[in-house]
Amino acid sequence: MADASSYKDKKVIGIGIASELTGLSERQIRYYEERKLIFPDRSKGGTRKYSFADVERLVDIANKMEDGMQTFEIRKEEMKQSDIRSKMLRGQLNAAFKMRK
Amino acid sequence: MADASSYKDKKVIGIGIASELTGLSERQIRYYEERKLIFPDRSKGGTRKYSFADVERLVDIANKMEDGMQTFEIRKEEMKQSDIRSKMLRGQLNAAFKMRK
DNA sequence: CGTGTAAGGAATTCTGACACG
DNA sequence: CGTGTAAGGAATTCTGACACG
Repeated sequence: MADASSYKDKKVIGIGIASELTGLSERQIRYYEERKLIFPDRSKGGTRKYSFADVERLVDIANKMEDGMQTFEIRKEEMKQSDIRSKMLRGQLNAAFKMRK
Repeated sequence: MADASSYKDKKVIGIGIASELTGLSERQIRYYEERKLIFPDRSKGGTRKYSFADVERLVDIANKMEDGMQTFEIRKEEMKQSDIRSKMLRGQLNAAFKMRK
């Protein structure tokens, strides 16, 4: 029950297979990581490992890219609501702090 | 619904990860394949790919090996009932055929 | 029988860079 | 900005064999 290690979230897929499953090139997948859209694990040797959830996210990203969305916009949309809230709050605090200066 | 491509049966795991997940050495995993206990897919280049179902089967095999069972015995036990029946039937037919000779 | 290991090679993946746009 | 590609190297995996038992 409290075992979050479902098949879907286990990071066990290499980039080659991830590429096959998504239809994206390895170059694209690595680029989306660079743009903070996807976060694979790394083996000891440094090779990327993805979960099925990651693969689904990649497909989702691919669809948005096709719709002309930029990585910057996708990153915002992909963020959890909680993350957005905390970032907004932080932004407001920063703004308020600067005004006092 | 009729989509049998569940995460559990997708052959996407390399032998290195399979080894980590099962605690078995790569040597052991390859040997069990040689003994017809496990059937991974192969990439174009020839590297083995396992599914989560395969990983579970490997753990099951490992348990039976610990109990002193031999690969020969495990193979018989792992076979589907249908397979066993067809083999038994074939065996009987062969036996009957030989008797006629 | 089941498994470890060294051996040599092939397939896979990695990073940083240049290119185009 | 997003992606292709050639480059050189490192990590991963493969097979067949010898060893022990």
